[in-house]
Amino acid sequence: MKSVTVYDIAKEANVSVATVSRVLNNTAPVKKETRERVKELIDKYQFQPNALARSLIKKETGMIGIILPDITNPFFPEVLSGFDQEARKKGYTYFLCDTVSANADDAEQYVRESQYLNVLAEKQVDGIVMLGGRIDLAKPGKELVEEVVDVGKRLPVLLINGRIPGAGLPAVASDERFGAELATTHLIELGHRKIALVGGYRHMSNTVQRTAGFTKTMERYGLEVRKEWLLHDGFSVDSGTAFMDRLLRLPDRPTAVFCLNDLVAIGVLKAAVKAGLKVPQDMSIIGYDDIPFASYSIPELTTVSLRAHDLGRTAAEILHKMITKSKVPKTTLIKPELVIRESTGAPAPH
Amino acid sequence: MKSVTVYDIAKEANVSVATVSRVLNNTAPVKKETRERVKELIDKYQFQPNALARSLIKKETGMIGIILPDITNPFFPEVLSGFDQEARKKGYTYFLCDTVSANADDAEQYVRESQYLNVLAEKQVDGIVMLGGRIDLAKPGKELVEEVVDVGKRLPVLLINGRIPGAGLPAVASDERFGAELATTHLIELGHRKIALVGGYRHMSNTVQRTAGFTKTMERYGLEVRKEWLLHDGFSVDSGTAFMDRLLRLPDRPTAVFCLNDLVAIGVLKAAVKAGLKVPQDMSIIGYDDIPFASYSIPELTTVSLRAHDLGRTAAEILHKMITKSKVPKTTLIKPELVIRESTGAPAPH
DNA sequence: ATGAAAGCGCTAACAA
DNA sequence: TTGTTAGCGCTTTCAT
Repeated sequence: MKSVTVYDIAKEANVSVATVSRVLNNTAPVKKETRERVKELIDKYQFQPNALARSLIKKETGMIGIILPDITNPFFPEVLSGFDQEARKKGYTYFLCDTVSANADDAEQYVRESQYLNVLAEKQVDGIVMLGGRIDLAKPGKELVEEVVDVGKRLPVLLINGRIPGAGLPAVASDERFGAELATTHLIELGHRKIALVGGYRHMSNTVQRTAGFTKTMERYGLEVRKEWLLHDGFSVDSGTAFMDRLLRLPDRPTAVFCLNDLVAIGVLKAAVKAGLKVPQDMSIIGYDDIPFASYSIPELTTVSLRAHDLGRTAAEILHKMITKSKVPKTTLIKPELVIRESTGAPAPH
Repeated sequence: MKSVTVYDIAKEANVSVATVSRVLNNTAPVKKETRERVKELIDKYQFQPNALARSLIKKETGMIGIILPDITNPFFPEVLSGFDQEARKKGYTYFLCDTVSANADDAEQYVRESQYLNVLAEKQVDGIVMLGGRIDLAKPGKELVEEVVDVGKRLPVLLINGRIPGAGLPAVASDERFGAELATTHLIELGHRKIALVGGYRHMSNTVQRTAGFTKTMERYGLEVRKEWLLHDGFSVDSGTAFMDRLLRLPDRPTAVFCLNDLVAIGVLKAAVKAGLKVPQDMSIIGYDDIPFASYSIPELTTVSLRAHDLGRTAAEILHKMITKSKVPKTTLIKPELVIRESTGAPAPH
């Protein structure tokens, strides 16, 4: 079934396509009478202008691409909801580009990112926001960087919580060191002296930054950062239980553990409970991210909120400015917040 | 900065645009030598063909729209990941259209759905899949139905877990009654006789179907369905704790509660623990959906898996068939599965 | 206030 | 094997 076009409307209304276009876009005065005639036809045929044709000439599509690693990781929907809220308000529609790979193969993930970067450019999106993946790397490879920089030259590209060394790409980022300081200070002020840090990946910049914030704070208070209490390479629940099991087997245990994300904290919590420990009486646990589940667990998780929603919302705001060629700050920092719930408390006196 | 077009490539390669198009799409034989010359230029300029122009003439965009209520509800990312996997394999990119409204206003949500339906049609998506929202209604209003039916006439529209009465729109759906039977039977076989059903909304078809499955099973076993143990109107964690608080105040308490989704089950669990009950010894709790959190809680939640990932994957498969004009079944039913974990057990003998 | 006509960047007959 | 040309459906000068 053929779809109706401006020509069909124009012909039946005895006007030119230009006029139809004018009433469609309110782009020039049209005689009231003619306008109504045209509007009636539009209604009658449920005419929907072809956005492709329009975009082809106007050089703007109202489409955005958002590239992220894995929508089933509860952190991302939170960011997305903020992004959605603002983007919708500005009239954008967006492609969700999930780069997760079945076998958790990083290389494959980067390939996906590259593919999406291309597809999005071909589809003529007005802008792209990236989060996770290669931009989380502490030191990304040469080609990975170059690709993004190249795309960034052709259209607005904004980074959330990541960076591409050398490229002048604008970014919205969480103040990672500050967040880690928040968590560490909280534990210390509660009276903890023996604090473990678990989770994250050493090749990821968030991990190195949070670890730095932790270490710095410990040192500031003259506390020792013990090698055997520093367990990296894992962001999942399972890795969390594994970390805790390791910690539990140690002759000298920490009294508190700072987990580099909430998923790990959940795993740590599960392992602690299974081992018969009471949280927070026997062991304090603090997470990072403040995913929704953090407030669902028993006990509810104390954590550091990344303010994911704000991150997303801000990103949409800034990307819009980039698209409309307004000036934007190189980096917009979002301050994390400490969210004290039930999983942290004073250490048991002994 | 002007982008390069087929003309630029053609001119510099001393060929016609047709030839460039041919090497781009492998749509006709091109002399090896010419092909390479063209390819080199494409590479040199990092030429990316304009998908808008291509789609305008080919009448296919490789774009799909997916309309859903709220990406922060953990059920949807799960569906989406399955959908993504299959859609990507087939070469589609998709718009994520979240219709959540800040103030949880249903009417506003339906307005959003309508807007997206229009926008997607204008953007010439190859197909649309809807889940949640109006299609979850037990009896949706006339205009809500009509709109979808109209769009369905113009392009492929597929429903996940919902229906539009009267419209012959294909659907992929979970067998809700079966799922409820699964849960109820599990509880009964464990020895429970006094079972509560909480959660859901009476105006939603999933709720009426699950409730029907529950009631039918209870009757089959000659068990009584008590009015005061039937608590509806809520799908959130908070509503779950409220439901449980109500139940706990009753002189005659149930020994098990069947929650119409996992979020409610989490709330119920929290309230039970807070009240000093041991789960499952003092109270069995079973959820519905099997969101990731279900296996994170302590104790881990027994639940009914909707097989969200499969739902999404199947939807993408079927939508693709619709787009390519293959025959598709009117309704594809996905059988839920019982997932036994730790929150259900035999009732305490008294 | 309105119309004619020239594209936007690409594909696909149709010729050669 | 390659080129010419006519659109796809719309917006937008430039006339009138």
